[in-house]
Amino acid sequence: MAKSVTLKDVAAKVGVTSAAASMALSGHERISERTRAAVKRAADELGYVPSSAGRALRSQRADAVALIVPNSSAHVFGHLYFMHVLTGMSTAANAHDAQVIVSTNADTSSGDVAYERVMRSRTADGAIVTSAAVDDDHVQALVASGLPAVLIGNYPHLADAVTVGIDDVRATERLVDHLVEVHGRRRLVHVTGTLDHRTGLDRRRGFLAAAERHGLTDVTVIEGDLSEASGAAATEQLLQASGARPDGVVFANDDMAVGGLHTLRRAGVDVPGDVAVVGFDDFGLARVTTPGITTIRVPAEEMGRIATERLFDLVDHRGGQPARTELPVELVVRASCGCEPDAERVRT
Amino acid sequence: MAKSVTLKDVAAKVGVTSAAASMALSGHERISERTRAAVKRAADELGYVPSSAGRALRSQRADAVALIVPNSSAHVFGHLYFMHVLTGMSTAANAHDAQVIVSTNADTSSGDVAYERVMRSRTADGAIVTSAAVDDDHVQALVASGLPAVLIGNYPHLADAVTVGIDDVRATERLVDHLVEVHGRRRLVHVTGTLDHRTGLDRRRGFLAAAERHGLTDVTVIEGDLSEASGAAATEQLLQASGARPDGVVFANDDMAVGGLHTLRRAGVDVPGDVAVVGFDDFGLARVTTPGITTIRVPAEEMGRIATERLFDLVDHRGGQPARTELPVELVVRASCGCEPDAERVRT
DNA sequence: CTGAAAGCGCTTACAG
DNA sequence: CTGAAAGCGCTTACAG
Repeated sequence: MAKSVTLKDVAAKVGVTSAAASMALSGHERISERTRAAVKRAADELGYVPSSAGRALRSQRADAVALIVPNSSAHVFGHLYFMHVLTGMSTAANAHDAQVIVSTNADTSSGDVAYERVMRSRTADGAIVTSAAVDDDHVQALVASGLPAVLIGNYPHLADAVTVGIDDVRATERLVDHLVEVHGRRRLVHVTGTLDHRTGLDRRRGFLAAAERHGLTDVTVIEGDLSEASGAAATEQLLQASGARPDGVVFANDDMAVGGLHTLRRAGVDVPGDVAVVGFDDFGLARVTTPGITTIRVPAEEMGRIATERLFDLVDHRGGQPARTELPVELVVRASCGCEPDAERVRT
Repeated sequence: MAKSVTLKDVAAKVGVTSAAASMALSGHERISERTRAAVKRAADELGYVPSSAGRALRSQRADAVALIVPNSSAHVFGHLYFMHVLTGMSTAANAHDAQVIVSTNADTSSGDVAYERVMRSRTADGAIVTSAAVDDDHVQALVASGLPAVLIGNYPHLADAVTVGIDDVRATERLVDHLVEVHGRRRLVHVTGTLDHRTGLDRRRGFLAAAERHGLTDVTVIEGDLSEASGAAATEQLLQASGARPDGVVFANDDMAVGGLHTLRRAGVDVPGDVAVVGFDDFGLARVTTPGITTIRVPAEEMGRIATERLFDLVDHRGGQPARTELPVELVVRASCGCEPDAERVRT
């Protein structure tokens, strides 16, 4: 393997000290235009690229940000979600000439948590934490440690945290409003997300609040875990139940809605004719099913981008930023709620 | 922000030199058991974590691997693909206590390519490059530079490259074989992927080879770009065409198959009754459509994992590894080809 | 104005 | 056997 080119090599080629070469490359005014040009040319010719380790050690800055993926969430939240967040992060990180590190907890067993190591080792200047469980003490510890971190989601119990998220309560209410007001559905079911995550709790709260506001009396809540299988299982349970069949199901995410949709279809239930179905997320699945699933579009990429910008504010000690950034969501209307097929509409 | 704890702090607390503390923590035998224990305790108490920059600079090793995502591919290949690869990489990297860096080209305009910078700056010890275009000179340069790199895909023109991939030709042949032999389809269409990528060329080659082998005479090839929209457009074109309608369409990926499926449905064409549809990838979409899409399952996660293991072989100078690793794929039979619904079967 | 030392944090090769 | 210097590559504060 080719020995890597250092500043010393560049300096030697031009006949200056490496200190001078460093200043020349950074455009320091004390270096003459002539020398500056010579050094830059030599650097180009030799293919010099600064060592990130050398620079990081000297400047006490890694020029990298980390995306922390708690092990629990890998299964719970989908691939598509993380990729959207990662895309947004990359956009912001590129603009700051910073690298993006993806840090997954190796395993739960070792109490040794990815968060802390990444941060304390200064591999990254700061971290984005997403989809952490409500009772995740490590997140709390991270926030308390004062290391730069931005949380994606809603963490009302962490007063000091800088967070970027959406209003899950209000968004879920909008789904219920749509089913009740536009489609006259009144026997609604909610299949929840994981209830150790704030999104799960908030979406349930939104469902119940809207149901009460509309005076719905025939309302059921079934606990799910965000997986397609749990959506199918919950739906199976509904089909078995005695009493009047519900005329609408509000799934806490699209994956479960897909499972529910397929289960209903297999049982010969017409969607949306007999039962309307709505989901949450719109990361990709909801558009491709038949019927397409009416859902809330979560701006995951934008969340990743904005969270990363907030993170750089923290790293660079730019104060005056709001602790909480709440992004608007869109109601995406497709056919599964009873709206016309082929007429996808978006409402902000 | 809390000042970070260095080895010197740990050493001072115990009353030894930082050199001794370093050896104690690495379990060097020249340090007495007593001192070793004392240092470890002190490190724990202070929350010491080694500085990655210090260690990297000294050991000339970043303990990190990079996933290179050429800007062109971000659109072309799906989010799901990259996430699968990333998941596999993380598994392998975690086992080696290495970080994973995701490097996206900021933009094409600057000829300055992500590959080189990441590698030459020693931010990462090696790189995984995936889904590069056939004529991407930078990949060629990277391989030629001798820096550790593993390519995912098939690069027959790069003799020196270490690659991990599947046999796209053979896999596509299996799809055609299935349509012809099991379902008696003979008027087949192929909608290609991007033809500046090897996968696109190979899948087309497989389609044509199988068609010829079966003596099919009514065969059409339409160029696509892997997007759902291009699948829809190609299908639209088929519907407009005069002459006998095809009875089977082999899409080069699932995204296009989804687009095709919806277009056929909207035109009132029965799938699979009138036209059988098959895709390629099985990263998530093919399972949720109605009918489910028969496809080839590409083991993207395993590709990411194995590529990363090969990469560590390279970084650690472990020779004797094959230059090419070819993974088997599965034919996943769903309803879109005419097989029974609800009877998903996998054939290796 | 400019030359070159100091030091970021680490680990190993060397001197004693 | 053990103490402590040297040096990885970089940049800035300091000495001249």
